[in-house]
Amino acid sequence: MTRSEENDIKTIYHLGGRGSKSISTNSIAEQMETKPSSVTDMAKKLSDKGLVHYVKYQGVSLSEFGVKTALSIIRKHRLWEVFLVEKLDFTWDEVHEVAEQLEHIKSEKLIDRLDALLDFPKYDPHGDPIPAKNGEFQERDKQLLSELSVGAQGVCVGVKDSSVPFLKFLDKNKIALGNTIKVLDKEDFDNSLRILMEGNEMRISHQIASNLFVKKNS
Amino acid sequence: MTRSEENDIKTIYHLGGRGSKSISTNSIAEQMETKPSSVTDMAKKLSDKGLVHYVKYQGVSLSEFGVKTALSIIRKHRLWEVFLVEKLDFTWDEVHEVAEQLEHIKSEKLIDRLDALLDFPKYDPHGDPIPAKNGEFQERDKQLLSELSVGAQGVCVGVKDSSVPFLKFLDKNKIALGNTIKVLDKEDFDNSLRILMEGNEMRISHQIASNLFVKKNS
DNA sequence: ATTAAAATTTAGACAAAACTAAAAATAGAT
DNA sequence: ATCTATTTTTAGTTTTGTCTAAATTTTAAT
Ligand SMILES: [Mn+2]
Ligand SMILES: [Mn+2]
Ligand SMILES: [Mn+2]
Ligand SMILES: [Mn+2]
Repeated sequence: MTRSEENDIKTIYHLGGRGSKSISTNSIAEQMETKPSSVTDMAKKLSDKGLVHYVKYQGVSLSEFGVKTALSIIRKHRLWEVFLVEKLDFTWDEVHEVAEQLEHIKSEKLIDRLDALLDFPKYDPHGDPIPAKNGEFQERDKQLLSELSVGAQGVCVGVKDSSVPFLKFLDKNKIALGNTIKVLDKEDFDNSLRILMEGNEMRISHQIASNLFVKKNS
Repeated sequence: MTRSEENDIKTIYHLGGRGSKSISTNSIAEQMETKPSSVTDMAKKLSDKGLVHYVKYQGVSLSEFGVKTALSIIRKHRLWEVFLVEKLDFTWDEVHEVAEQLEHIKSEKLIDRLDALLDFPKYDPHGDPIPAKNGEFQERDKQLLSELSVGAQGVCVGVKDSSVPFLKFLDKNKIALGNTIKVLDKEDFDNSLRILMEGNEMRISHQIASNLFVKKNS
């Protein structure tokens, strides 16, 4: 697998292209910042290699083998992200770009040993689950903060938007994964929230609340 | 710099192509397991970019900028090798192949933090010096074991041949860097040596002795 | 100084991964 | 059901990195 092929497979996975769901070449192209015609070329190649199902004009979806491959790349990406944060003191907004490179390093031993060094982490710095060697992983029980009702309590466990600006915004406002949270009040007008974050009262916009995942206390 | 360009620069450095010494396209091709015509193409490109001096039919040598670039790649390669051995329990014969990939990862922060994580190592697992961020490094005072005279004592500090078979041979015979060594006797007939290695007497061939670096006790 | 052998470069080809512009198919609106 | 706008594919081009085969230059031997 070349780097381009791996990136393509990963993109299709992230856009949800498994099982019966097909992804349009256009949306893949948009996500990858490339042209639809390039995606068509790639679709043919990956189809020949048995990684995707491709029907002209109908989009692509991952084969079983394609899903396995995608998960192995995602596993590498997320383990490297954990490594960068835990061992090299990167901030969570700095890791993605470097992990995009590291995820393509070919060595099964390397990634398994890295997994062990990091003590077999279940989640990456953004709260996303890390697939095990066999591809298994369970999505955490979580919901968007914006979906919580007034009075509900929980813990921050992930971000939906993991762009650099959003992550930096969260840092600046002392919002971090693991923080406890309680919804005090909801403003009908703009859907902004008044919350208690680690005991500190603050007000956050709907845009923020709808990009922050929370695990509700049972 | 592309991966190919980086590999080319590194090869020229390892073949000694700096200062007034030019390297032939043929020897570069042989080292890189590619064809001389491909090297010629690359020489032109690298010359245009100011990394090498290239005169048709006269071979190539690194410019000052080329040397700096080569040292930065070698720095990365060797730091990753140390990481693999120290943190991921790779053996010294397993690291080179993976480091060949890792050396091309682009992130200054990554490599500087890795350096710190490893406690600023001076030598890689094969005893080769690791250039500092600014490119400076000093070659260790060392000589081939085969050059020691009878009665001389020292410590193993490096290998000249770092091929997998040689490294595995050394492991099998309990010869490791850091071991103390004393030359007991030299056989005129085949230049084999009788030595004391960490107190154990053993006999080693000239071929082995001429690929093992030793620091002589002063 | 010639000349043969070896080294090196040039010319032309190919594959991978991208692109643009044109053609074809699909989907949506009437 | 037709037509138009949008999506998608095709065809042809570009760049990078590689190759082979032919041409050229250098080197070394006579
Ligand atoms: Mn990421
Ligand atoms: Mn992540
Ligand atoms: Mn190495
Ligand atoms: Mn080494």
